[in-house]
Amino acid sequence: MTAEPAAPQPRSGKTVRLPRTARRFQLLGAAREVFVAQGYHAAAMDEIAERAGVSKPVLYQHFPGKLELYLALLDEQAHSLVSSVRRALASTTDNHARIARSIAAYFDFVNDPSGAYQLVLESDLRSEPAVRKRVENSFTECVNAIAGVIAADTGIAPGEAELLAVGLVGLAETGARWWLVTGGAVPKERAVASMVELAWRGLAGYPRRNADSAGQEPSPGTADTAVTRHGPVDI
Amino acid sequence: MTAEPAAPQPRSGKTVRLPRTARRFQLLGAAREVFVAQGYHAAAMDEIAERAGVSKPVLYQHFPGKLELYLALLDEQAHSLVSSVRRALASTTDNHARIARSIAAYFDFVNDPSGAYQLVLESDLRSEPAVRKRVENSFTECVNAIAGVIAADTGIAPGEAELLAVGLVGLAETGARWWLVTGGAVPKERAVASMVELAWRGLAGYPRRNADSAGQEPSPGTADTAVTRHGPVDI
DNA sequence: TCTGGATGCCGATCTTGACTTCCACTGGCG
DNA sequence: CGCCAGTGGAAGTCAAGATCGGCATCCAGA
Repeated sequence: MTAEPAAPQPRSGKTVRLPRTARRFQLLGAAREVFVAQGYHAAAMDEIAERAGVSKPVLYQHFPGKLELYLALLDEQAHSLVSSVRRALASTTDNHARIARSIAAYFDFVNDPSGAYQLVLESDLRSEPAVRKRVENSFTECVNAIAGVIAADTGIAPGEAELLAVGLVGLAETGARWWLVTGGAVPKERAVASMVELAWRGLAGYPRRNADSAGQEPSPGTADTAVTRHGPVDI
Repeated sequence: MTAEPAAPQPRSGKTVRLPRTARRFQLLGAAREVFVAQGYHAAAMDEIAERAGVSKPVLYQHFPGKLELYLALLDEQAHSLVSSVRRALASTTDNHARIARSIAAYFDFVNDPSGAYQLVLESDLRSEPAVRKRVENSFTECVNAIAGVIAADTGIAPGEAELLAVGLVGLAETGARWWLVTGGAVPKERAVASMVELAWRGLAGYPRRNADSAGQEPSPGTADTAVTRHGPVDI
């Protein structure tokens, strides 16, 4: 999914000639590194070109400008996140597992070694309408996907389901980012399990349209058993 | 809390002379408007000065530079948010009310007509370490405040409580911002109540150290009654 | 193998926009 | 009446996005 430049800088004298497609792919990789490390504004086209081992005009032969280059990367990551969440929801009909896998999807998205999640979740440049539109769209699509499942499987009104989905996405997003900045102080599975527990307890309290016993919570046990009651979360 | 310039532009010929404190206060107000409307990068010192009805050198006599001006506003808002959350937690010992008021605090923070919440929650310029530090600090302080309450009132380990607090903050933050962009399609109280419901159900499942009945959830009713069972949320 | 065209690439430069500062002016105050 | 803090117009400085003309490299066809 993420373009990896063959070598950071083939600085040995001259630049090798590359076919157009390959060069574009490499430029995207270099741009991703710089944008992630510096943010949009601090990133310089000079540095992107240098990182790719080419000169600036080459960059402008592949992309009309800095913004378009950024948007290409943003689209790439936004689609990646949305499709991950959709896959998580479609991978099972067990709603607890759906939540667990969706939250895990956020953690995995954030955990990508390239750090490209920042383009979607921590973008500067929300002042730019095109960027704002894409960020909000990806968020909304995730919300709608989750809200759809909630509304379909419970008697909750669509508007209410949407609100809950927003809360869940916020929980997953923030939890994932927090877990990342702590640098793995707690294992990922543990953090995911906590978020799932928090989320599921909330969802489980609502009545289910198909009245099976899963929606009915027994009185809570001890803290330890409560946290691990559903067992470890598998991807 | 937010400085309101007496008039956007006292464009009547000459600028009135103001005592230093008042001038600074007015400059902060003008700067807040411009930074909120345009973001840090798109904002121009020219426009801030013009908005305040003074010339640029005056601006630089009160603030060393654009960054310091921005940081002053950022501090202002970050402290506002943190103290609101702290106040909400300290205003009662009823944990359900604590959650409700804390979440409401996020909604109120976001709902400020000045839109200054953007400085904390949607700042471009996270690439700047000073900014990142302040944003993360305010987040962490909110998390710690909530985690402290959780850990104190339950048997949950501090690390686990911190994770839950992160989830709650993310839920509140994202919910509030979502509610704002929808432009009041649903009433604020309704949105807050949904977030509270989602959050509380999760928290309520955990055992309470002081075993009073508030932590024990009865079996859920219908969707409508479930949402409003706790009654409307008062500030 | 030779050749003409096309493609890829670069050094150097232009241009813009925004932060910052210099110097003269003005109006109140001792 | 003279001082001076506050003020403004305008210029300085600089970083960074965008571009122009020319050189090098590769490939198809005779």
